[in-house]
Amino acid sequence: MKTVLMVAEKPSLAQSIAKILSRGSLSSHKGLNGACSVHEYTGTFAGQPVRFKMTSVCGHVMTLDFLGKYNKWDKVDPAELFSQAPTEKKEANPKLNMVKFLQVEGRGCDYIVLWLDCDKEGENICFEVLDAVLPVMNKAHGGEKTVFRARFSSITDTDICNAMACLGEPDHNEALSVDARQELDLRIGCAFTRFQTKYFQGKYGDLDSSLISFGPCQTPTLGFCVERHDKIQSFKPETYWVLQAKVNTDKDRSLLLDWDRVRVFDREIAQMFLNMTKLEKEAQVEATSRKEKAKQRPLALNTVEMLRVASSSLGMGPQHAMQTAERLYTQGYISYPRTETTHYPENFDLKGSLRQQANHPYWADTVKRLLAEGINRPRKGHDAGDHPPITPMKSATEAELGGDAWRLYEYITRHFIATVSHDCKYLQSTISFRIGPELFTCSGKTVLSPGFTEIMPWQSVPLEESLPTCQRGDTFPVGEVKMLEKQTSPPDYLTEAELITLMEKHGIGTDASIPVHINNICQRNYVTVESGRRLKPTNLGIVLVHGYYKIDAELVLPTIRSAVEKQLNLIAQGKADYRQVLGHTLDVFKRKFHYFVDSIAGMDELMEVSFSPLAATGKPLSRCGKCHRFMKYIQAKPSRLHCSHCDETYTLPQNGTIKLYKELRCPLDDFELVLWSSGSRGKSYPLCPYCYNHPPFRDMKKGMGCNECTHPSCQHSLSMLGIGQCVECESGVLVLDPTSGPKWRVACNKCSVVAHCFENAHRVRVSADTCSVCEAALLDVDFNKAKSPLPGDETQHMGCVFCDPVFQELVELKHAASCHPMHRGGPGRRQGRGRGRARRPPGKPNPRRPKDKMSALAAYFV
DNA sequence: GCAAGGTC
Repeated sequence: MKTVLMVAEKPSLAQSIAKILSRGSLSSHKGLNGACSVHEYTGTFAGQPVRFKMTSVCGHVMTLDFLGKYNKWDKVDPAELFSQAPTEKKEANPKLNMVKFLQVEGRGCDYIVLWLDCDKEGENICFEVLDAVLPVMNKAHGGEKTVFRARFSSITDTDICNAMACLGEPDHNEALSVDARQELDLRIGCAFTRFQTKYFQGKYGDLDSSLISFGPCQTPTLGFCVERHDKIQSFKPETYWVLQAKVNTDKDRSLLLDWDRVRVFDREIAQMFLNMTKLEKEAQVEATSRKEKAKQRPLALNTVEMLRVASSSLGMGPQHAMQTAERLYTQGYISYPRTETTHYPENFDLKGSLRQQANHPYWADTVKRLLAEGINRPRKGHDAGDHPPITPMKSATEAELGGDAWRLYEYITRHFIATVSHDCKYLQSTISFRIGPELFTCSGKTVLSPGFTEIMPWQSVPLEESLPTCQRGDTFPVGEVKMLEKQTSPPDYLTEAELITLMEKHGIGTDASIPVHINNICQRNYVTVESGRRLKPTNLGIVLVHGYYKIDAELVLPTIRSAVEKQLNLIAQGKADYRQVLGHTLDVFKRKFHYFVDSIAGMDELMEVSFSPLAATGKPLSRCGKCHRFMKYIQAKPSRLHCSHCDETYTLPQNGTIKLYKELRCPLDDFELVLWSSGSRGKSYPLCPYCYNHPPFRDMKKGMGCNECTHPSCQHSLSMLGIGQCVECESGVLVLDPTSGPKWRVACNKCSVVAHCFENAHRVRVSADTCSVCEAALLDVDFNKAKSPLPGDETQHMGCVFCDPVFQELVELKHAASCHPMHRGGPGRRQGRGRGRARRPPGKPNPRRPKDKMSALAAYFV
């Protein structure tokens, strides 16, 4: 029997489609990557009985990157990234082993049906799948077609079955347009980002961002926030005047009337109108009207609307809201949360979904009434052909979900119920009055039936006092007419919800990527989230955007994305050649890039105002080995040392504190050592600022401290302080932390393992001798007489931390003796490899090392 | 270390 491989874009879709096509009789198993499942069933295909294997990928299989050597920032001129630097496709998520998985499942299959999402990205993934799978599939005989594309616009029985009945072919042009987008985004984004980052980081010390990034989506996103900031800054309040009239409708009731002219900006004119009206005793009714109006029930919920409400009403950022929604989805509480669609599919079981909520403690009454009286037809929304709108899938309580998950679930459910409720109906009454020559109006709303606002009370029409019944020609006594002086007020910072709307309107990002872009501009320190989730640009964000405006405004305008997309669409429609469009667009941006580089002084002028040059930043910390003057420690990210005399900058490890290390110097370059320490585990090690940036030995890499230095005789080096191989990781060595006393510590120089030992010893030294059993370096430990825990009033002892019985009580490694990795029989120091470099030869596991004991041992360290 | 787009 022949086999048909079918591939969807994500595991959840593979399952739903397989269920539909197999009519529920299928067998499923997990794939080798643990993320994707394979659903098998039998049926007919091309007029013959076949076995179907339905599985999925997880989004893109491949991602685009530069060849490795072009990822070295110091060695590559960013301008090269526009054309010279070659790119390669890499697996998008190596952990998922997607290519291998597809090949295992695809081997020996005869046909393939591609069920990827029906958009350009999906078309592109089709070809990623084919690249992986075609080489291992059975070859077609006699030109028989073996590759098919299913096109569907919703995940419903009819749509899926129709798609299966009229299979087409994947569209190469659409896929190519995505290839072009990927390459453009990569080359343009990386070139600008690297150039800006290197240029400004080399000049300013207080930028407070380790990356000055640029991108066709994130930069316009930031642009929106700064645009609002500029409006606020340039806002000049204007004074205006308003007439306000009161009429008495009853003995002790009065109505406040709004002036039909609303406001005037000239005081004298306002005064003139006031003079003309204030002597009038009576207000005459000119007209009355009563109109029944409706406030529409909401459209079915899509991602972007959910994110807007989450931000504006629930105070949850888009990234957090998406994570919460995804959890609710994987736990079966809501439907798939990434969709653009606001229209329920024809066969959507609205009543069934509603019935699930009929006993919910919060909204049972509303739901039961809707079910009894009949639900309202949802409004016609937009069908993007991706997934149904976001709806609850089962009932859940506050106690069950808790916190933000509950609040989001509650909103989604109330929104769903609202979509099948009736519109809110109210009566709008208006009365217009004439006082002298001037017209005034007053209006009021009365709710006729609350409709959906019952389940969404925050949307309800506010209660207002009802208006008196009257008709044209009636008169009321004027209570008072007064003139109010007011001022126009500036707009406030952009809310996240407004930003999402702007991004959606200008086609910046997608439902899935909008939260990522917003998160990016926060993390890069371009904007901060203020109360009410308003986005306030930082100095850095403002300077960047103003700089682009000055040099080349197109770089920050929202049209930058849409202009490129227009070109890409030509590729997708087969109207333009992929190579030509790519080449042309790259050429345009390459010119822009060179112009930007040449004009960077324009942006720099703005930077100078807000930021301080490296030499003026930070505080003197340690001496430079070249000029022996103090270098300044710049704490702002990325933390580094700067020698203003030599004009050199030395990066330091991030996320920790840096101190001078006893004015000790590196024997290789005379730089003063600094001590890095991390808060959480109390780990610390010395490092030489020069060696950290310029590794002194061939077996060392950039970013290594003295605890990884292979200097044979320096007292701070791994060679002198290393004890033995790490108990957890493969390549690490346990190194004595010479600064850790009196709570002495030994820490791995690669992983997070830390062990505490010899508390209160006043000196611990690593001896040149090694343990005869395990080859670890012996430790020489001195205690004060009063505090010595050693037997028989001894104050000094030398032994192996792993094997010595005296040390067993004093080291948290006390169980280590019989199963320390040193027993594995690897070459030790005797073989001349240097202490701590001892490694187990590959493929020679030690039979004496029981696995469970190793994990028990590991527990002591972490 | 960089983009944006999928998705877990």
